[in-house]
Amino acid sequence: MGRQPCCDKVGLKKGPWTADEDKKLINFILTNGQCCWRTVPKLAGLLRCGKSCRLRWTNYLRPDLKRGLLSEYEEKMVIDLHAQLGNRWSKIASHLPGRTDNEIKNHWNTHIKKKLKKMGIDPVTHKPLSEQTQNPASQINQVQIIQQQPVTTSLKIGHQNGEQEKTDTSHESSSTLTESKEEDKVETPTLDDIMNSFCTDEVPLIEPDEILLPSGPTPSSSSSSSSSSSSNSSNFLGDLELPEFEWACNYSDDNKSSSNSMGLWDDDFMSVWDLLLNDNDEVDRKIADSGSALKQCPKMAMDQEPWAYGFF
DNA sequence: AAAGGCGTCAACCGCCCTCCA
DNA sequence: GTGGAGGGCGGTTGACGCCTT
Repeated sequence: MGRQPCCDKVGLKKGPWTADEDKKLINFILTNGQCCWRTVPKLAGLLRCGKSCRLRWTNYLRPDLKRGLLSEYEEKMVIDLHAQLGNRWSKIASHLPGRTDNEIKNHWNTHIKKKLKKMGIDPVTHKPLSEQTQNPASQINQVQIIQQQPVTTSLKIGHQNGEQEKTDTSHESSSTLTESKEEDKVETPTLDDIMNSFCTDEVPLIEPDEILLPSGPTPSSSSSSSSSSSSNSSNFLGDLELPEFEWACNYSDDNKSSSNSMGLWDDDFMSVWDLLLNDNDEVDRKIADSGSALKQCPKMAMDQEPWAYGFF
């Protein structure tokens, strides 16, 4: 009541965003902050739906985004979180600072799914494929057993989730809702929980040399272009290459805190953004002069938003 | 070298929940 | 209390680039 519709979608532009549109959106949000997306396109001079602006900002323009391929460590976290949470990409993303749900979802569908299948693991249930094909009923029995027992670990919830997706694509079934409520009660896993749970109970068929270890170089080339090759599994933030940010949260923090505490608008960031808004050539020069961190960036991404890399 | 296939990912769609008038 | 808008979320699509034949 009393509110205007988000947009009438008449005469609105769709499709890929242009650099000019990006600039307008960034400029507007820098000036006005994030509020009332409905009014953003009008005030920013964009022929876009407010929703489209929000998506563009959250998935692409946000300064705290960490772009490039997921590191192996991040991948492992995604896999394990997916085992616990199912396709709740936003929740998964909340555990991976600088990553968006869309990015993780895409990465899951394009990379991780294949990897898991290749390893003989069902990406939905996180169970060995052979076990399921041989005795599909055992999966159901397992779920029933789990449902009868009090939930004590997040991993059990994950299995339950996986089964839910396998048997019922609707995420809004009653059991899912119940499970969703229970999930909130369950303590968020710590990093140790993740590390201890990954590739152990979940993937018994994996050969040791197939396990993606967080440390050391890996012969696998499937993620060779990953933005960061992990070198020390104990240094979680280091693996995530987030030296510029002071994360107030750690992995075990509540979901909500993941992206709220970063120093988004520090002086360096603002100066770079100012360059973006005022002088693209200057940005190009800065990139050319920048160190190795920028050189690691995928070319495509560099071409699209050079300022978004390295500086943030 | 060209054409078709495949992989990737940004963006859109539509549903749902929450909040507000 | 009710209805509608705002925003979040997951699924899907389509464009584009790379690879293979």
